[in-house]
Amino acid sequence: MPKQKIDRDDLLRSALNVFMKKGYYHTTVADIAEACGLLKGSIYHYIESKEALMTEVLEHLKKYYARNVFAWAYDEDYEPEDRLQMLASKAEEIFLDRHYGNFFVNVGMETRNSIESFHKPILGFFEEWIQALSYLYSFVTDEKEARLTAEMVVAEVEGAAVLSQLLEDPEYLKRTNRKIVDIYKRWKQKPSAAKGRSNQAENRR
Amino acid sequence: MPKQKIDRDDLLRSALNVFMKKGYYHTTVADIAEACGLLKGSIYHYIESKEALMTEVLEHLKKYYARNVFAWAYDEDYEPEDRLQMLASKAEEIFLDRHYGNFFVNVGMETRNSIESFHKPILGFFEEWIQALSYLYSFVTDEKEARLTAEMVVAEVEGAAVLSQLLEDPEYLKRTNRKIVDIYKRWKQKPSAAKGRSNQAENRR
Amino acid sequence: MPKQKIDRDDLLRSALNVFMKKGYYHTTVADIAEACGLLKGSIYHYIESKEALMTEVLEHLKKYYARNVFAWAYDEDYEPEDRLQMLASKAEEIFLDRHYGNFFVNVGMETRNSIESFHKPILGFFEEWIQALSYLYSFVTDEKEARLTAEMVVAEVEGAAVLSQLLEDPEYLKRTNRKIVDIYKRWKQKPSAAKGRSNQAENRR
Amino acid sequence: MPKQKIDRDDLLRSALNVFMKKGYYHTTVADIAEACGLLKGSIYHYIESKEALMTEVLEHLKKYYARNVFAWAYDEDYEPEDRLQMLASKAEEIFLDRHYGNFFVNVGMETRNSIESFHKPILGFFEEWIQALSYLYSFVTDEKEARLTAEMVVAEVEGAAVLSQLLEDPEYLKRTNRKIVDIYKRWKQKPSAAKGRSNQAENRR
DNA sequence: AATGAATGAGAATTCATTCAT
DNA sequence: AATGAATGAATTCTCATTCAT
Repeated sequence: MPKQKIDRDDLLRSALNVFMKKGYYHTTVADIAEACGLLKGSIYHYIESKEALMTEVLEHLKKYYARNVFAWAYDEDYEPEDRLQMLASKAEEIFLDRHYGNFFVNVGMETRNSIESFHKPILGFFEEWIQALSYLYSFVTDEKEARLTAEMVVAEVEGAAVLSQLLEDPEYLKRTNRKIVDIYKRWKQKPSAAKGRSNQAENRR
Repeated sequence: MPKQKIDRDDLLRSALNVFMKKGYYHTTVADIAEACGLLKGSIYHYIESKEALMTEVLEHLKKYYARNVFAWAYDEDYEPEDRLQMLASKAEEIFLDRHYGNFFVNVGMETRNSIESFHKPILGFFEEWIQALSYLYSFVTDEKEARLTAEMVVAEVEGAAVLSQLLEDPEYLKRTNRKIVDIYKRWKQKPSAAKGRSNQAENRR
Repeated sequence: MPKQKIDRDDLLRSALNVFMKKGYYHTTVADIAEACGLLKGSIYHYIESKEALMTEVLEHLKKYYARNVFAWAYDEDYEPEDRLQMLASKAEEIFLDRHYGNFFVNVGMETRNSIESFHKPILGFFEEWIQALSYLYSFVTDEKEARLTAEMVVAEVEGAAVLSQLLEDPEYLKRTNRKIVDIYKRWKQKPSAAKGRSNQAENRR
Repeated sequence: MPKQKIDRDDLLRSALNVFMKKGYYHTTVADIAEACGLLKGSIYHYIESKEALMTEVLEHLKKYYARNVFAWAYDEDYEPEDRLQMLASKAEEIFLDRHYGNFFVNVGMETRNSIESFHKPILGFFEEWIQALSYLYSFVTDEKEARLTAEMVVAEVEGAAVLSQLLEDPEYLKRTNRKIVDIYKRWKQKPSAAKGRSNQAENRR
C-alpha cells in the first residue's frame, strides 16, 4: 500500500507541526502517526516514546536554527550589521511562517515543571541565540553590554513573536525586528562603538 | 467535623496556582480538588467543568490585573511618570512572585487552537494592558505612537517575563522594566513630548 | 423562603412525573427534588432512598388505579356493559393524558432483571386489572374464558397504549378501546352469553 | 496469544443481549466489553460511544427482522395465509427465545425523551412490521382496513409479548398469535375478502 | 515495516447518599 | 425542615504503549 518510505526528517517535521499546533500534552501519538500517514501502532517503529520524540524534535529544531539562522552571525563574508539584518530576516521568516520560533517557549512553558529531558535543548536554543547576538553586539560595544543587549533582544523578539501569534498580528514581530536593526546601525555610528571589537580580529567562539 | 467551608476566591486561587504550575491539559481536576483540600468529586459543587473553571480563573486574574496594576495608569493623584513606575513595579512584583503574568501567555499558547472560550479573557488582558500604557504614553507623544509604543512595551515585558521564568533568572524582567521607565523619563524631557497631552486636561477613557 | 409544606401526595406525584418522563435509571434524585421545589439533600427528609421512593410511587399509582379505574367493574349501580365502558374511558383518559398507564410496563421492563422490590406492585397492577375485566367478562361467558379474554384485553390495551406513546398517535389506544367495548356488546347478544353469570347474583371477589 | 479476534457481529450480538437484559441506562460499557471478553477500554476499538453502539444494535436488529421475519410477507412461493403463519411463527420464536422483539419497545420507552438517534430505527421497525402485515391483509380486505388491522395486530402482539416477558408466561404471546392467524383464515372465507387483492396479481412493494 | 487488536492506567464527570448547620 | 457541602464509587471515554500477525 501507499506511503513512501518515511524518512526521519519527514517524521520529525510532521511531529513538529502537530506539537506546534496542539502543544505537548494535548497532542496524541495518534495525531502524529496520522500526520505521517501511519497508524498509531506503526509509529513505534520509529520512536521510542512520545517524550523521546519531542526531545528529538526539539534538538532537531535547535540544530536547524543554529545552521540556518544563528550561523549568519559568524559569517565573515558580510559586515556585522548585515549579518544582524540577515539573522533578523531569517528569524522573522521562520517565526512568521509557522511560528516555529515560539516552539521552544511554548513547550518550555508547558512542560517546565514536568519533563526534565526537554530543558536541555530548550535552554540550549536560547543560549545559542543569545551568543550569536552577543557576538554581533561585541563589534559595537564591550563584552558585558553585548551580552546584556543580546539577552534583551531575545526577550523582545520572543515577546513580540508570541504576541504576534496570540493576537494574530505579524506587526509585533516585524516592528521589533526593524527596531533592533535600526538601533544597531545608530549604535555603530556612536562613540560607544569604540568599545567594541570592530577593529580587532574576530575570535570565533 | 466542620465540613470545611471553601470560598470561591480560595478555589480560584488554588486553581490558578495549579494551572500555572502544570498548564491546562496536564492539570487534572483531581489536582485542583486536592489543592483545595477536596476530593475530586466534590469540586463539582463549585465548578461546572474544568474548562469553565479555567475561564473563570482567567477572568478573575484579568480583573485582578485591571484593579491592582493597570488602574495605576489612571490615578490622577500621581504624575504620569510615577504611574508608569508604579505600574511597572506592580507588574514586576506579580510576575516575579508566582509568574502570574505569564499565565495569559501560557494558557493562550497552549490552547489557542483548541479552546475558544479562553480567547476572550486572554485577549482582553493584553488589550487592557496596552490601553493603560497607551494612555500613559499619550502624555509624552501622539496617539498613534503611544499605541505602538505600548504594544511594543507589552511585548518586551512579556518576553522578558517568559524568559525570566524559563531561564530562572529574574534579571530579564527587572532590566526591561528599568529600561522602560528610563526611556519614558528621557522622552519626557525631549521636544517630542510636546505632542502629547501633558499640558492638557486629562480625558478619562 | 418559598415552597409551602410539601405533602406526600405532591411528592409522589412529582416523582411519578419525573420517573414517567425519564425512566428509573435516567432519573436522578436531584431531578425529583427539583420537581418538588427542593434541593437534592432535602428530599431525604421524605424518602429513604431512590428505590424506596419508586416502590412507593408504584404502590400509590396502583392504588389510584384500583380506586379510580378498576373499581368501576364492581359498581352494581351500573350495567356490566356500562361498567366496561366506564373502565375503558377512564383508562383511556389516564393513559392518554400523561401515559401513566404505561408506567408499570416501562418501569417493569427497565428494571425486571435488577430491582426486586418493584415486581410486586407491578404484577399486582396487572393482576388487578385482569381481575376487574375477568369479573365483567364473567357476565357474558364462563370463568375460564373470562380470564383468558381479560388477559388478552390487557395485553391489547397495553400494546396499543405503548405504541400510542411511542408513535405519538393516540388512535392506537382509542381504536382498541372501541373494539373492546363493541365486542363485549356483541358478545352479550349471543348465546355464549348464557354461560355467564349475568342472571346470577353477583359474587364479589 | 492469539489476541482473540472479535467480529462485529459477535460484538453487536453481545451488546444486544446485555442491553436487552439491563436496558440502556443501566448497562455499562464495561458490561458489554466483558460480554465480549474485552476490557472496558478495549471496546472503543470497535465503537465510538455507547450511544452509537446502541444505534447500531437497533439498526442491526431491525435489518434482521426485515430479512428473517417481515420478508415472509412478500414471498410469493407461499399462500398469503401461510405467509402470515410463517411471519407469526418466526416472530413468536424470536420474541420468546430472548424477547428480542421487545427490544424496540423497551429501548424506545426508556429513551424516548432523551436520545434522538434511537428514534429512527425504532419507528422504522414498527413501520416495516406494519407494512408487512398490511400487505398480507390487503389480500383479504381493502387498503385502508388492511392498514388499520395491521396496526392493531402489531399493538396486540407487542402488548402480549411485553406481558409474556413481564409476567413470565409465554401464553400471552402464543394465544395472540393463534388468534391472529385464525381471524385471517375466517376473514378469508367471508365476503369481505372480495375487497382484497386476493385474485389480482401481486404488486411487490 | 505496518497493522490493528488489546491493554490498563487514568481522565472528567455524575450521582446517591450522609451530615453539620 | 431545609440546605449545601462533602463524599466515594461508578461511569464514559482517552491514550501511550505492547505485541502477534
